[in-house]
Amino acid sequence: MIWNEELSERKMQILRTLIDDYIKTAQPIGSRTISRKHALGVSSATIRNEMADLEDMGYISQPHTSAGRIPSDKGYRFYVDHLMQIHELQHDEIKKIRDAIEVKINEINTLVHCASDIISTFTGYASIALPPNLNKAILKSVQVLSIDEKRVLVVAVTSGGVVNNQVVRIGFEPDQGTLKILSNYLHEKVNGLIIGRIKFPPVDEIRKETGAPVELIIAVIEGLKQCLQDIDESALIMNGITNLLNHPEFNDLPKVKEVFELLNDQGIIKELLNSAMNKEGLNFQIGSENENEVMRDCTLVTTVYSVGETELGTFGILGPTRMSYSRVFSTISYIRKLINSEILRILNDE
Amino acid sequence: MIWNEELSERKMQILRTLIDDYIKTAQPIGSRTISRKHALGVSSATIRNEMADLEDMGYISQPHTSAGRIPSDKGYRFYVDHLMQIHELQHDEIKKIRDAIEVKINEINTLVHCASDIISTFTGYASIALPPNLNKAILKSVQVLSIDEKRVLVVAVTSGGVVNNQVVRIGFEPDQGTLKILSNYLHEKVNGLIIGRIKFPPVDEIRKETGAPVELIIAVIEGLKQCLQDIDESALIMNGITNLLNHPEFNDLPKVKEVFELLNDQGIIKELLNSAMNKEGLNFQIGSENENEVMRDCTLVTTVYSVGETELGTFGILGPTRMSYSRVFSTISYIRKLINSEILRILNDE
DNA sequence: GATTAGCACTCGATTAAAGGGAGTGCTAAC
DNA sequence: GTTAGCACTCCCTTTAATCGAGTGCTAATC
Repeated sequence: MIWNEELSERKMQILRTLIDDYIKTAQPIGSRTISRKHALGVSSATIRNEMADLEDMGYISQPHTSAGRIPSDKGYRFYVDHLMQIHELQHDEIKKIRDAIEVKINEINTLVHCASDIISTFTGYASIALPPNLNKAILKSVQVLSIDEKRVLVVAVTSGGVVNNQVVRIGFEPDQGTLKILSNYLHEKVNGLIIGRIKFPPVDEIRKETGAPVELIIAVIEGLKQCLQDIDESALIMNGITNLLNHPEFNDLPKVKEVFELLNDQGIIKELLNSAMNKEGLNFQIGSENENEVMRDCTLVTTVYSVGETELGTFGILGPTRMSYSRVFSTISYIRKLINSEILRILNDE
Repeated sequence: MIWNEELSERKMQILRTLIDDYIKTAQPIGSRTISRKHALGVSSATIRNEMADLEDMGYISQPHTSAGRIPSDKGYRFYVDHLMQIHELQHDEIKKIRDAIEVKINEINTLVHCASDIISTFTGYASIALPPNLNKAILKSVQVLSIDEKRVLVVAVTSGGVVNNQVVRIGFEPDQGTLKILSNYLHEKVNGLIIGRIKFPPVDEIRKETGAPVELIIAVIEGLKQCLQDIDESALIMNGITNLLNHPEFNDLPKVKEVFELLNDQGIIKELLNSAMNKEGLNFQIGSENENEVMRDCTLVTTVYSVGETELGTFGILGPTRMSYSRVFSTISYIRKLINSEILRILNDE
């Protein structure tokens, strides 16, 4: 156990026991309960004194006089940083996760969806994720093909292996040859560029170079832009929101409403997840550490998935502050590792 | 007003007033309330007698002695079939809906998503929809194209205008010529067939005909099957589930949990929606008319969207039985019309 | 000085009783 | 057939009483 200048060994043990217990039972923990579970063999009165100290220091608090203690956000923070004991996942659990994710997924978007789903069912909390951010990625290939008399399909592939496509409609049947020329032209022009910085040539120039009709060019460029749209506009991935209802802290309808409405606001959630970018490892935002008032009783655990050094997106778990941190830690860590290696597999070390 | 052998004109007026009022207030309605709102000029005692009759006939009921009356499911049914007065949407409302849906959407799946979203925000209930059912559609075009060293994209277009695609991964870089040949071959083989009945030629035969490597053929066929997968496996569209929390009938947490869990079970919901297929116009399933016990306090309003004679999918609204039927009616009717015409526009009368 | 037993005290949670009020059904008069 | 009047019912809210888990403090003990 890590030594701390403020807390004695015993205080830390008490704090850990209390938090472990509270996470299990969701009930305030009294001194007697701790003294029983605590092999140290001190009486409840001693524990009481220690607990009074811990409360003074802000690690725990009382819902009201004559109730036991519950951890404060500061307490959880200390627990997460120093006290909690990580149990590795069981073999059968690992197998379950692998079976769910290591199916034949060949596209990163789908992979993240799938992972998000598994996270929520596996932990019993809500899972949220950002799809791969295209802005920093490199555009690898553009193709334009006709799908019927009036529509063409624009396909964009990024270096990160994300495949997006968009149907665009034009008022006439495009000539196959022209389409091919336009497709090649666009590919040559933007291939290899960082997506966020792509500037398309003026329509007029494209027309001159390719001989394609203006209407077609405008439509295709528009479709391509849609494919490459920034993360701000792409859909957020969410799973298992209703799981939250199974936890006693969400037995309060107004609160449920509040949180659900917050979750409906994609903008806010994306910002939350985005702020986790550039942070290494797992990022815990516990209770009041969240800026948003509505999240004061929630903890958001996030981490980044990436291909090599390039961060692609974020995923994480949302649950009550009284969350099974140790289990969340091992689950997220494992899935993060798995996602990253799956992405590499999809891209085949390219 | 339609004459009914069981109910006198006055009883119907009373029933209508009662239901209109109850839909607005969510409170049991007493005889005095009705006699005041009712210009007919009969006393509350008379209304009381009539109400006693209506209760005997099963149209209304009392939550308990000494409370007012609330409509029974039978009452709502009669209301929907005979009593409710449809108010056409206001011009500004119509404008709002058109603005939201008539954006440049060129693909039916996206259109349905968008419509579902508008329905839920516009009505304040939950919206659910089935994406276009491919099983009965005709496959119009198949294309296979390479997107990077190890992956190819399979694109399928149906006569209904739905475009699906799937990334498949193979262990080597495919030869462009071979890909083109395979693409053309598959297109020739399945183009024009009803999707549900497509049988692909044996791999061996394809290999002989196209000279493509077995691994590539297997992967592409698999991807194509994914594109054409049955509705059973395609994702359900849902929006505004949390809207339900705004209605007093969902002030009961166990019930909320129950309903939300039901909604999480895609299989059940799909079946519900599917059963609405082949029914003309708007289909109301009121309270206990729903087979599922959990839905006993909900009403599901569904309708079909189609291209010409071919039904593509279903969409609808889920809300409490005490739902604003008249508003739901006009909204859904209008959006249905709009979707159908938008689909035609996308397909441009083909 | 640290620990512990003992005990009065606090305060939420649960249960019980009482009062208020909305709405009914019935009866008798119109 | 309609209506005024009235006793009655039953939910809802408020108030009071009781219970009990857990605390803080004090004084004795190690």
